[in-house]
Amino acid sequence: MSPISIPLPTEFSFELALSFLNRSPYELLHKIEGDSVVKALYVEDEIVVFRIGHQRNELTIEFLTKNLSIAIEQKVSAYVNEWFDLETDLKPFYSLARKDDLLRELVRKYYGYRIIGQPDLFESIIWAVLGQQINLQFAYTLKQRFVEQFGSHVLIKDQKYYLFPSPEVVANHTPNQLLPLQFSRQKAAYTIGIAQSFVNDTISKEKLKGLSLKEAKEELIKVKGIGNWTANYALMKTFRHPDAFPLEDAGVHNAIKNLMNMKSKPSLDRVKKIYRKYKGWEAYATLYLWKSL
DNA sequence: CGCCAGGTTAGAG
DNA sequence: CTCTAACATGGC
Repeated sequence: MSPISIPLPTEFSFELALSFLNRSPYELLHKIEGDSVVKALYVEDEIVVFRIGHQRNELTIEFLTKNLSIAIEQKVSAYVNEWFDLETDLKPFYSLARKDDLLRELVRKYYGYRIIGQPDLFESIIWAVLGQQINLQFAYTLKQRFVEQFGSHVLIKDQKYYLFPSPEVVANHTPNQLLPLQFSRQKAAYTIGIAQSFVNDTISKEKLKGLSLKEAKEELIKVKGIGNWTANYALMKTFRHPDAFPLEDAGVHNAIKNLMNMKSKPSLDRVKKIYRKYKGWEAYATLYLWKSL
């Protein structure tokens, strides 16, 4: 069983991808083992566990789950390609950023840093909701408890590999059952409501695929708990709309404030104006601004 | 103790 | 359409 390899674009840094994936010790949905990432994934109702490594100009995928069909291996390969955003040509963004005072230094320092996606729409929306109005560390704590309680896992050589909970499982609970995990009432209600919206097919990745940014955003915002910020976050991480732009994001505001030596955070109007320069690359501009924090 | 965090909603003006 | 209070709690 030889590993699969995926060719890499020039502007790609595996090290920066790893550092992003390794930013919280509470992350259960993948493990950093040495200089590789191990992840469990549902593919055609099977749980597949695989390791992503790096050598020269390619990523390698080695399967910890044995006896997989070629079709499944290829789906995992496609998943990794999508997850690490290997298809985007960053050259136009870099040439734009080199002319920009805010981004110039960041794209030099973090050359090859790409948006690690969240191909599972349910996961990306719930993760965004968990992160609403609290610090990231606590958001990771909430996610850890949530995944431990409602997600399944596989055991390989004494290591647990977790999968994000399905909407069906989550929808079978009440908001009150989330309170012991230290969800606020509001977050608990949003979480269950969003799970129900997936179960009754009010939202699905299938339905939103192919819609314009504006149309998809309008659909998402109909659901309680999803506002402009959350919708943009999901569109950035799941659908990879290059112009998804979380205007209200506190992290972006702080990054701009720091980089411009401002005394207080910029107004929303100011942020909008700054982002005009990044038209078509708003999502990537946001990634690098976040990285500056 | 105070302030803020990768916000959203409902209600008022 | 814009503005505001309430929500809720850990981290620093």
